[in-house]
Amino acid sequence: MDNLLANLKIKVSDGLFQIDPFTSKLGKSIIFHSVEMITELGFEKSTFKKLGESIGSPEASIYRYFKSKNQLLCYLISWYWGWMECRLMLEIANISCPNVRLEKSIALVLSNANENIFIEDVEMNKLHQIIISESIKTYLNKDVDTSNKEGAFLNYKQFVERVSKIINEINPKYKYPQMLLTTIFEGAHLQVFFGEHLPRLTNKQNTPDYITKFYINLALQSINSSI
Amino acid sequence: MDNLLANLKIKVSDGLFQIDPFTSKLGKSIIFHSVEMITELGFEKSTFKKLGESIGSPEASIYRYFKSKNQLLCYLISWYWGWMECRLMLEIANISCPNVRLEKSIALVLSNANENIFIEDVEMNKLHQIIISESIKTYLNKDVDTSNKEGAFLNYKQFVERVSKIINEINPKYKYPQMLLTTIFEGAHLQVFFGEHLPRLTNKQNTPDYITKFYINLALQSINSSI
DNA sequence: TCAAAATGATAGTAATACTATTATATTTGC
DNA sequence: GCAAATATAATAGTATTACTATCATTTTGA
Repeated sequence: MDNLLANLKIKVSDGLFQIDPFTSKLGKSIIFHSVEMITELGFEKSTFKKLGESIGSPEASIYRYFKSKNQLLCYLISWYWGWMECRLMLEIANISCPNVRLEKSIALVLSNANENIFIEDVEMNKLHQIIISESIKTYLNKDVDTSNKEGAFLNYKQFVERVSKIINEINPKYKYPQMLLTTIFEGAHLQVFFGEHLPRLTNKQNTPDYITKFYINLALQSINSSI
Repeated sequence: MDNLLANLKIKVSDGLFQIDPFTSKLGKSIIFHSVEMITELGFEKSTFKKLGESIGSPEASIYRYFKSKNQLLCYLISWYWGWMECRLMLEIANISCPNVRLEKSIALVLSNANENIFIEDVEMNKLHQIIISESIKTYLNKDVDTSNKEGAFLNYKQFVERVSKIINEINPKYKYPQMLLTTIFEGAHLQVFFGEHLPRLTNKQNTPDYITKFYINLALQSINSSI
């Protein structure tokens, strides 16, 4: 599957960069090293200066690609969800049963922990870690409406939209597909984090897929029991 | 109820302050004005300098109470959950049916939007807004284990713990009470935010309590259908 | 009332998040 | 293959942030 996606250009809103990073060597290097840096240091402690040092380019060059650290984070996260949408399409293609398609969609959101796929040299595992710990910071701030207009959340919205259509196939009268899905996706990411750092806020199990199973059950119960 | 709680000192771990702010006028002023400031500017744009200006005290004086902006945020959030635990105890006292107690617990987490209670001059409405937009930032970072040791999340954990006991009264075999509850509490806060800023990620309704109802249903279905 | 503690006033530092300028490569269109 | 356009490097500079330090002054409580 990596090969299939290797030929695919993931679309990201052009409000999320100054120069498309995948059009140059330096741009690609910024993406690669920023994923490494943010995974290692976290978003708050990451700086363009440090990034410049690991790339071997001056800070100022990075600013030509991304106007701020925030824009870079928005780019990475949007790129991730663009990729996830591609994976989703492949994952659920030719599966007729909507329940199975929904289960596969939910499982997909947590799947990156178990695999190790590289896209454009980026270890998607690490990007997944960034999604878990940092993605919420792109919208939980006072600039959310501006970021939204720049298209920061389009790919995520589309992903949610696609899965919510599956829910409405299962139960056309279900009124809260988006609400259910964002609860599940954000919740799933959070439970991974709690499992590692705040175990009293979750119920960690030995099986690797307990979170996936929990949320699949939660979804199906809610969707089917609704009037 | 305000009166009852007015006589109550909310306990916050002593790792979350340098000097207990409620022991002095300046300390109380820091709490009051920081809630105003963070509500208005958001956490990222808030600074101790600005806070000092609105209090009429130098920055350095604030540092005697809180060693950092982060510690102050942790304090506020812990204080909020300490208060919520008090409210919870009052809310569910003398109610024998655990289902009703659970429903009231979930409703409580979203209740602050509709009321306007003042504790120690702090508009708890505004603190609730801070919980929605900022609380996640206290743990989704690389210093989470240190903050955890300082007791930053104790009050939240206790709140979750109390409600999870209600779940186990309803169904003693239910294996994921903490997971379900943090999914619901964090999810509920997020849906409020999405309703205001990213409507495509939720399913906003005209009724004021649609989020509460959604999560109460979700909880009861999951708890009761579980083996 | 006197000592201790808290606060104010002021200064200073390293780092951050940028912007600006000019020189040097590199690419590209012809 | 070469000039023009473009991208990058090198360097400098700014306002702000997140603190720390010092010392004078005020408040307080035994």
